[in-house]
Amino acid sequence: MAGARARPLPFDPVAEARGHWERAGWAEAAPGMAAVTSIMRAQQVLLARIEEVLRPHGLSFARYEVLMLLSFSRTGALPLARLGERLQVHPASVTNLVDRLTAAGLVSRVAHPSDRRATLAELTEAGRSLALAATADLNATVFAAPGLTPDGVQRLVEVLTELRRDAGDFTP
Amino acid sequence: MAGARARPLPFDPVAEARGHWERAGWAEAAPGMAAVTSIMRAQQVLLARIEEVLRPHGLSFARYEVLMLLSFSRTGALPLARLGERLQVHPASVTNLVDRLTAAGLVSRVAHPSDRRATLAELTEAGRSLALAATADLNATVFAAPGLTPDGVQRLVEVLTELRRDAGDFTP
DNA sequence: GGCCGATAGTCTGAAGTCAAAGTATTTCCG
DNA sequence: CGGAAATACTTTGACTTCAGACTATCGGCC
Repeated sequence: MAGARARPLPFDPVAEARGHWERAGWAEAAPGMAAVTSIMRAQQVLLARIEEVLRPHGLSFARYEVLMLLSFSRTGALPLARLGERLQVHPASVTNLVDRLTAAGLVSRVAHPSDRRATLAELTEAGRSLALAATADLNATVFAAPGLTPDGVQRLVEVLTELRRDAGDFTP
Repeated sequence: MAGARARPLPFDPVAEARGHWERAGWAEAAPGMAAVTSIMRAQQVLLARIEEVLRPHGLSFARYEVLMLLSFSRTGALPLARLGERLQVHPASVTNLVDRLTAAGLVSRVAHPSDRRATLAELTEAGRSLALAATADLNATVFAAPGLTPDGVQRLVEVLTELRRDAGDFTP
């Protein structure tokens, strides 16, 4: 899923797109287009950095997210449907993800105690320690220095929280 | 590629993750983690909205981006390698994308006038008018109202431009 | 008790992506 | 000039994702 470009572009593609939008007569949509495009490109750049750090651990970002979600849960186990809701992942993709994590010995399937429709994904010891190691790596290489000032980080989170709330990511 | 969740979560997943990070003793990485996670989730939400608007036009976001890039080029045609660089897409994916767009009659392959290694993707009339129609739709439904105040939009673009520059998306 | 709609998970097929290898062509440089 | 390295694109195979269909189970309601 990560992008493939190695070299930086010699100009800001977002600024260029905004200029095209304005010259095409779509000025009132240009700022929103620039915002959306900025998010898209920033996400690709960050995802590429993250996947690069996780690859030596044998994890993709999606698999890492599953491990972290389980490690923060009270019992280290969650129904597959909960994973899908939290991570914005299709049910069929959850099945596949848990299949792979199970094959890698990081997670095991456990019957739900009271609902025979449901299956729990439960973190193994190997899964828990791999999640810790990968997190230490990510914290050091990406999260501690995301390429912004502390003030910039705060403003970014504030604005994106507003956007996500309005877009229906969560209800306050 | 779009996410699959229909209903909003009853809490902000980014704020929750930040709390987990702080309680785990990773306080210095917590703000960066929150920023990165915010971008990831915002991207998924926006991509889902965009793909929903584009689906009736028979386009994915990636295909739409190709059409727009061609429509803004001087001659309406670009070498495939240019498309890949600009859109952060793997060369093999560009081949696949252009195959599909060609099959849909939106683009045609043309020999490069001077470099016999290269192939140009050239917008057809159908491709140009579809790009215009899809853009009108996107402008009205997503870009004109991305879920932020005008001030928020501006701050977002500013901060993300800084992040992208530092992360190597472009060189000023 | 028994039916009906909702929910949980899986399976299948289509689409898209990436890495690696292969072919053709161009460019650099001795 | 001529060969090595770089570049442009395609092909192949593995992996991931999604939509849609299917089975099993649960819960509410008559």
